[in-house]
Amino acid sequence: MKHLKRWWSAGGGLLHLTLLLSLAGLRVDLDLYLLLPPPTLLRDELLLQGGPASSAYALNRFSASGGWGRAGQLHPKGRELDPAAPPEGQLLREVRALGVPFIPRTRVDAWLVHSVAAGSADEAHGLLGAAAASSAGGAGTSVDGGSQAVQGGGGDPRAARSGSLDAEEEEKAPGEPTAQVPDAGGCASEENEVLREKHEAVGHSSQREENEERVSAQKENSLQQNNEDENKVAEKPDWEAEKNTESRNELHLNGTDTSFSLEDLFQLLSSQPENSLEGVSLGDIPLPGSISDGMNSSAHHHVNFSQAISQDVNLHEAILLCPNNTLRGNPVTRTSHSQEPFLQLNSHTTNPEQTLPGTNSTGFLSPVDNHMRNLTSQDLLYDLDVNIFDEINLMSLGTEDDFDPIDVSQLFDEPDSDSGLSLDSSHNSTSVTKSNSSHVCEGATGYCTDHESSSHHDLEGAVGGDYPEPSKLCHMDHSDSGFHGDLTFQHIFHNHTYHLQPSAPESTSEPFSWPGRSQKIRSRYLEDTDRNLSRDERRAKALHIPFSVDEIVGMPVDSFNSMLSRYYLTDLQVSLIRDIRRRGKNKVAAQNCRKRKLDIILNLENDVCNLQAKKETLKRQRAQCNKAINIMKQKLHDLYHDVVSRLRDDEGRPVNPNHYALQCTHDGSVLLVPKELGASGHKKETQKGKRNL
DNA sequence: GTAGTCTGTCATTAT
DNA sequence: AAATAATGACAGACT
Repeated sequence: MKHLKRWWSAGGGLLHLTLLLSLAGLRVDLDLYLLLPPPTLLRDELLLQGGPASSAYALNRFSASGGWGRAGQLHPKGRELDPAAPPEGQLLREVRALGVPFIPRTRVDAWLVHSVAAGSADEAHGLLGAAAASSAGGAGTSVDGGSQAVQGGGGDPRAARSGSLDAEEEEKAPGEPTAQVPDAGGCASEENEVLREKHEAVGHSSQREENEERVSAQKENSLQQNNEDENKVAEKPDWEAEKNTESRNELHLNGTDTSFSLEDLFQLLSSQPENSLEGVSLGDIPLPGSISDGMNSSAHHHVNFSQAISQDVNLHEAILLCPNNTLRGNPVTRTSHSQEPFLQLNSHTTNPEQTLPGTNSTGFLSPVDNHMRNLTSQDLLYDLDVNIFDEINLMSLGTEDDFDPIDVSQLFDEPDSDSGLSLDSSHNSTSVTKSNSSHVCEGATGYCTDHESSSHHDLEGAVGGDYPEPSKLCHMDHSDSGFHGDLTFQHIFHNHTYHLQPSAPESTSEPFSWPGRSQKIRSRYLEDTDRNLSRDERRAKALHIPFSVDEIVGMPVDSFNSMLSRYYLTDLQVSLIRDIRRRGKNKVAAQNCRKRKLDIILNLENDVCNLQAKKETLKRQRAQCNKAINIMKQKLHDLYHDVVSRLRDDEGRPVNPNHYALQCTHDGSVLLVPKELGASGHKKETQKGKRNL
């Protein structure tokens, strides 16, 4: 606290931010302390005062001991941990003994402390960028150059990172000392020269083994001096401070392969002149001049956390403590060295002394921390997204008894599961993924001020599957792994976008939503839907014809012609529309034709049945008539014989019916005539018969 | 595998 | 003459 008081008295400020992150249903509260440096306090002065810089030394030692890293493990950058580092418990005690105002409990905290307290902003950015580029299997996004590449206006990100220090570091062989001498405020003094010489002598790879023990002893001595008398810190060999820089590098490179999440935060909070904090108006809060220089160039700056971190990151509390200074933008005096925020990330517990349950005697290394180290040993965690989410969730869940990191990892491994980041992670999740730092960059360069909305729209456009060009989103160097970062960005962005803002056409076209269904099932459904579409419908969809097939086929010819003339349609579209209309009408006509044909057939069949029935009826009637006729004939025959048998000829004999027949005349008289006479004698016999009758 | 049915489409003719 | 309807013929999918 002594350092903090000095810091405070020097005009520094303390920015306390409490972040609430909702990740896959898991809530993570982060208390973030940003120690804002006083305007006149330069980095080297801080180093000499034994402030955060000296504490960073211990932190470096701690990291080198494998406290939060993996002892002996080669960082992607190829650097090895210091094998001579003291035990982690001892190192932690040293850290605490140094009076570090904020006790790191996680690797992320350690990274913040080391990177911010001991180095300038440029250095920190460079280190961050280098580590980011090398970490996560190339998934990192170089945060460094946030004030350089970004200011370049978003050209080639690789070209924009020319000013970054990580590029230089990458060119150096593993183990080669990074002779980064503070260059701000005329600090390149003779002492620095001596320091550099000592540093090179100590840190050079060829001599490193020989000097290792001596360096370690000197470190211990310096540490003891710090503990004994803080005023003697200034007498501490300068090369140790420089060594701190180197160790800081190693800390970052070796111990924190998942520190990317805070890199963006760091950049966001410390280096972006145009940044804005959503919900935190720095312009409304008095800040030291240096802070205003470091963070903002105008009186009103809003760090847009929604862009930088996540939509789910609710900045529900932001308290800026500052003694007397007011925020004044001064772009001219803004230097990278004026940006030395001191950050601490705690897992919801604001009390640094309050340790996690189950912590050991040091109060730092809990089983959860050990488990975290085990997790970081997995290659899987080199992935940025998984890394940061795991990191945060593990930190947050470390206090819970039923905490199961594997389950947490599975949450993010599950492709269909929502990581909890809202879609607006488009403006967000910078703290989570490096790719999102693009927004920070935009905000830093001032693009975000006026184009924030447009950028927002671009991101929203990605909701529909059209991802904006990476160059539009990120004007920042993504280092060698920029492509991977883009992919990561798209992945996350897509997921969240999809979850939060389903595209309207899809939502309206689909009969139901897909809240719990997987993308695979959904895509299968869409494929089936497309498969169910007719050929013309698919063609119309392919040519983006703004009419439905039903409309094209069903509308009257006048409306159809007016439609073709009213809309600007290509020849191909017009041809397809006409073909669709022709085929559609022909299809209907064919259907009607077949239906009509079928109806005709059915009617003919009915007619056949009816005619057959009528035929049968007529047959029956005919039979009945014939039968009646026969009956009448029989009766007539009987009557004839009866009449003839009663007739007598002239001699009085019975008339033979076979030889005579009866004939009726016109006047109604009946004649008996012989049959042989036939018709010739018909009249004569009739008259004779009359006479006879 | 085959036959029958359904459907869409094309070509042609009729309206 | 153009648009449409009607219809025979054909082919593919399906039963």
